[in-house]
Amino acid sequence: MRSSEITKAKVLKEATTLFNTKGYKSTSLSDITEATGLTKGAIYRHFENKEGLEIEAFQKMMQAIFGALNEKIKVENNTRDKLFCVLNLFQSYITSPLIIGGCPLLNLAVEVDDTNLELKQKAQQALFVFRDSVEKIIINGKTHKQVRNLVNEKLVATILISTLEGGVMMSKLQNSNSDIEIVVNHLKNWIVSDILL
Amino acid sequence: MRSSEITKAKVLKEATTLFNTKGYKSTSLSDITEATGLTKGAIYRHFENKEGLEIEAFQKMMQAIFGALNEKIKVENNTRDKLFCVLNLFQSYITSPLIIGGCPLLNLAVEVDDTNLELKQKAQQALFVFRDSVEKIIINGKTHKQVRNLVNEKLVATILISTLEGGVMMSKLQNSNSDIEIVVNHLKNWIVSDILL
DNA sequence: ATGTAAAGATACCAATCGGTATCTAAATAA
DNA sequence: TTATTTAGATACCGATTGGTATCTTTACAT
Repeated sequence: MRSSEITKAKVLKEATTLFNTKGYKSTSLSDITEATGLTKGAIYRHFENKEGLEIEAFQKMMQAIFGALNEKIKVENNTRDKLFCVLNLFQSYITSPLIIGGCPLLNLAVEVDDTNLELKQKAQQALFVFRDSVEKIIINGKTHKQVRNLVNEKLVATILISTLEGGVMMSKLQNSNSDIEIVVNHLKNWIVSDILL
Repeated sequence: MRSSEITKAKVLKEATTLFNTKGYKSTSLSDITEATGLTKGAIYRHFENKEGLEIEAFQKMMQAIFGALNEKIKVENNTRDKLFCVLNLFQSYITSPLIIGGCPLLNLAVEVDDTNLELKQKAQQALFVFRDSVEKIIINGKTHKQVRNLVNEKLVATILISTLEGGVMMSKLQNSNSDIEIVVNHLKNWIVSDILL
């Protein structure tokens, strides 16, 4: 890894944490220079402007999360355990976060949905990718006779994601694991009793 | 209404809309002076500082929402329809919003959960009040033999709120009613089949 | 109608914002 | 080793931030 790539990675790592906790607009360049020990001149050598850094940081976060999630899904060999990987991801946002500050998709979506079109589109794309991968688990489960044929995969993905995102919001607000645990437990029961064969 | 109260109400009304769309920290005082036609001097005559205005604006929003919700709940005379009032509230965030910008509780919680302790506490209190009113519907439903005795009211409130908040986030991000509609429809089925007697 | 207290406008403050031009130091290719 | 490119530091820019001191105007009680 070239030395300039190391510094760029360091900027992205620190910016990622700041954006996901303080928010994108509320994180200033001086916050980032302070966290990295670098200067503004160094940062703008690697990123066109602040919004460019915001976009790269968000996409790096989502890649890390989707990458780890898809690896875990791939390892499991039945629909139930694949879906449980998705639940575990959201529980880990609270109990053992890879990235501090909660779910990056939730955070960005709420921040930019009425204001920043470009970042909103990035959040939309991330939601699409995520929803799609959940739907594919369901479709795959149908072909392997593990999911009821009447189940609508789009509906299941929507319910799972919305409930989990809301659970993360509540648990983070209350500084408590109990809400996300209730949500995850409820969804596990729902999957077993209403989705799987 | 005294004339100074009219201007204070106007400031709160405009600030409310700005905070709930742009966010609290991202809304500047000049945004508010521009929206109200007033000057900074006039605004600081009514509010100690910007954070004081943020807190009053949030609490005014929540009072308006809870007030309207509780009136609708009071009118209904069975558990099912009372719970459906809660679902309708969240659907209205998307389809016919009293307050534009989505759910104020979700917006504030996501913005301040890692940063602003005072506003976070206000959001926590609002969530408590909301959760409590849902739980009371369930408890009341048990005493009137409309809700199964095995149902845990805390669990039901958590699932309802988290799913609805997540649904609002998704629908706002996608500029579409479909996600919140899926969520509301799913929760209606769940209430009828798993909660009510 | 008039005196007074409150409301609002104006003009300012230091601090910080994102961004850039320029200079120096370090890495790399020859 | 040396020439050249590239990365990073420094110093600056105008604009905007939240906040305040002060002046003027308005509203209201008498």
